[in-house]
Amino acid sequence: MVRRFRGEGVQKVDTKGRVSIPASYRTVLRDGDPHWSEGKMPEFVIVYGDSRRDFLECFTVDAANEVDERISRMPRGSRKRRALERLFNGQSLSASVDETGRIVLPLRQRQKIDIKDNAYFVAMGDTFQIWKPETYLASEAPLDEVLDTMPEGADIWTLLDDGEGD
Amino acid sequence: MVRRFRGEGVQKVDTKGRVSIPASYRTVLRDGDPHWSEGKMPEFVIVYGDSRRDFLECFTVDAANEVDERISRMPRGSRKRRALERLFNGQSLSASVDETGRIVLPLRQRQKIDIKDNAYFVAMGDTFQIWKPETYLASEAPLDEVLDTMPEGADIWTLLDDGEGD
DNA sequence: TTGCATTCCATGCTTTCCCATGTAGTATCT
DNA sequence: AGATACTACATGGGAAAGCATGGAATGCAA
Repeated sequence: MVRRFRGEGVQKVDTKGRVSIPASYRTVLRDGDPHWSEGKMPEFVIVYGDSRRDFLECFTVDAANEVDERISRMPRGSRKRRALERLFNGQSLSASVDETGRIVLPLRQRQKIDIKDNAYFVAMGDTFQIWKPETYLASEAPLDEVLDTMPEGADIWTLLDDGEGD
Repeated sequence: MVRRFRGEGVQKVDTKGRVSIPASYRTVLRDGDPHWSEGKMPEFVIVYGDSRRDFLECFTVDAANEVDERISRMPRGSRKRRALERLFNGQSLSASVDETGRIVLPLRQRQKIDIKDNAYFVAMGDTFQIWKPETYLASEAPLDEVLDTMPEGADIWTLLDDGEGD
């Protein structure tokens, strides 16, 4: 098991689209980049997808390769495979962290998720996501219901045992 | 069965957020860290959660991996799974014990549970928790009720046999 | 040469690292 | 038994390194 992304928080985005990748994420990116070597900065893959996605999803090189491989095992020419190929190969770009720990988010991608001068980073295990802060908050609201409807003082980890559920 | 955390007590928190991990906890953390090797210090995972949580919950690496795995077996995209992912991946951080047996609690997490210069450590079996001392005392009060309603001189361990109950 | 992107430098702040000290508790010696 | 030496643990302080961020300078292409 490789190291996982953890933590969430806001980062500033400047007028040129530069954003600092949280330092703790950088070590995971480094470990997940087979080409990384002492002194260099890691690369990774950003999937932006179509208009239905309102966040950017970021994969380490290793994680991206794994996805590519799973796609390549699907029936050639099937609709599902083609959809995934378009998303993962077409609607994605690769980024490389610079010496100061930042990447540049191209204007197009910033506009796509409507980011102006703040970006919200959220760890999701073997990937992390970049959101417009307001959008993220809104998207999480439904989850609060899950917690709010739990009995007072109940342990959230009991959710682990619930199996199915919604 | 792995070794379990035992005991509770106060530790000082200095201005930089440094806290000594009780020595007895450290050996459990070490045993629960698959990457640990002679001479290195163990790592572990701190879950801080959202505003509803007023304590920090600490997992050995092994315990954290188990939770991750159970989450990954839940239906992808379900609300419960997403709530857990946000909690366990997003609202957590990994910490590593230094040579003097301490970790650094980042300012954000200290403020979240309103810790100033004392932290209360409580063992909870395969996890342990970090509380603001006053908050912990307050949260304990309800438990005293359980004891108060037991017959005079009753053996507390009879609770073990009660099965369900609340 | 105007607009955009890539490099290079600058800075305030946080975190890490290294070393120092006090205090128990235990072991050792006489 | 009493005194001394050791060791483990909890804690503190200062210096050095790292991080997030901003701005200027340089390269390049339409």
